[in-house]
Formats: sequence, C-alpha cells, structure tokens
Amino acid sequence: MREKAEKQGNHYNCPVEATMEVIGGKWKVIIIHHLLDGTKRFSELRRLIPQVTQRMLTSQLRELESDGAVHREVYPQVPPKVEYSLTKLGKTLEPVLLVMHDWGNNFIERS
Amino acid sequence: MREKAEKQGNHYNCPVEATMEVIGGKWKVIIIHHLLDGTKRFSELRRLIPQVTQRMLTSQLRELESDGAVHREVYPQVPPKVEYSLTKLGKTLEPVLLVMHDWGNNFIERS
DNA sequence: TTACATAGTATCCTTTTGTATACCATGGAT
DNA sequence: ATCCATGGTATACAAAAGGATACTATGTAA
Repeated sequence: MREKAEKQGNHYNCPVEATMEVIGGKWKVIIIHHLLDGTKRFSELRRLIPQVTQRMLTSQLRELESDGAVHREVYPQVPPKVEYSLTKLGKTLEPVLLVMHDWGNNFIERS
Repeated sequence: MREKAEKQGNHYNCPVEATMEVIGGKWKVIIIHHLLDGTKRFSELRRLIPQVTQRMLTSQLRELESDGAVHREVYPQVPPKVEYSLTKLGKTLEPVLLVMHDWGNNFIERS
C-alpha cells in the first residue's frame, strides 16, 4: 500500500486510506500515543514499548517522519542523542486516535 | 495481528488496535462506505469496487461479519442471492470513518 | 587503550496479506 | 439436455510486513 501510493506520487483514492497508511503500521499508534505525552528519546521509546525491535522502531519512526507526523532531532553528541516529537500535523492525530480508542473500547466490551 | 488476537480469545492490549483490526483490511473501509449507503448484494459490491477480486471481497466481508460489523443474509434461491448490510455495531463505525476521512483530506492537501 | 553507551544498519528469515486463475453447485429458462 | 447467473472455493503464488540477530560508528571516561 505505502509503496504503491508513494510511487504514484502520494495520490490516494480515498482519504480514509491515506489516514490508514499513516497510522497503519504495527507500532505507529503506540508510538504516537507516547509522543502525545511529550518529546521522547529513541531509548525512551524502546523502554516504553519493550516488545518492539530496534529495527521496527526505527522504521516506523522514519515513516512517520517522512509523512510529516513526527520530527526527528539529532544532537551531535557521543553517545548519540536523538529526540522524537510530534509535529503540528502529528498532534492533529489525537482526535483520530481518540475516536478509534472509544470505538475499540465499545467493541471490546461487546465481545 | 488478527490471528494472534483471536487465538488469545479476542484480548487486545489497546482499543485503538482493536479498531485497526476490524477496519484494517485493504478493502474494508470501502466496503463499509458502500454499505453505509444501504444493503448491497455481493454482485453489487463487486461492481462498486471493480478492483477487488472475488476471493478478497468474500474474505473481507466474512471477517467483518465475524467481527459483528456486517450481517450476511442468504436467500435460498438459484442463482444465489446474498445480501450484505451493516449491523448496529457496523453503523457505529460511521463517525470513525468520518474523522479518518477528514484527517486524511487535510493530510492530502498538505502534501 | 580499552570499554561503554546510544542510535542506529545489514542480513536473513518467517508470517501475513493479497493476487491470479481455475473450478464448483444449483435450479430455472431455452 | 444444456446453458446461464450467482456466489462462492481451491490452489498456487507474489509481495509486503515484521522479527531475530549480529554488526557498526564514535567521543568520552576510566
């Protein structure tokens, strides 16, 4: 999905699918959830989401960054320090996650 | 994702992810979109979504059905007639799709 | 000079998801 | 008798997503 849309120059047939592509990765909503709480270092996110591998965390963050939802700030230090935060656009995802959260809760209760 | 959650007895760590599992399939939101418009026969959905293969349309509909979002009504006729409609739960997805639709539109405009 | 911490890459593999294509069952119309 | 339409299944395959594991670069501190 991502690949295809990107090759076609970010043209999506449907806005809902565009949203799905941005937040659809396995770890993205958890990442966004934690970033809504404030700026986090890479290592902090790893600690907050222990199940995610380093490779996955990196790739999900980079995709969010290239979609403009996340800002990546590299500090020229050793050992490295990289901070991730939500952009203005990224913050607008909060109501989206909220609605999905509420629907999901209702769904879980039923089953 | 689906498999795992189902084997664990539909226990989701996160409500947002539960929602993602329900509407996350490649064709589900389009299907739901059309069903929000009213009950549709299988062949109607095929015509409305020409890119989807029969197999995919069937499997996405069956997943939506087993999640309780879609109702499947089989009429004992030949040739067969099967109608799909949204359940009460399925209809509650409308506001979710709407928020995602709006966010997606805003996202597309920016890029 | 050696070890350490951080934030990564690289490689290989498995699982999941989706596609392509062919086939099937049925009862009524011709 | 046979052909048709509908709503599927079955099988094989391709691609995408994700996971496991090992490796790397670098300035600083001991």
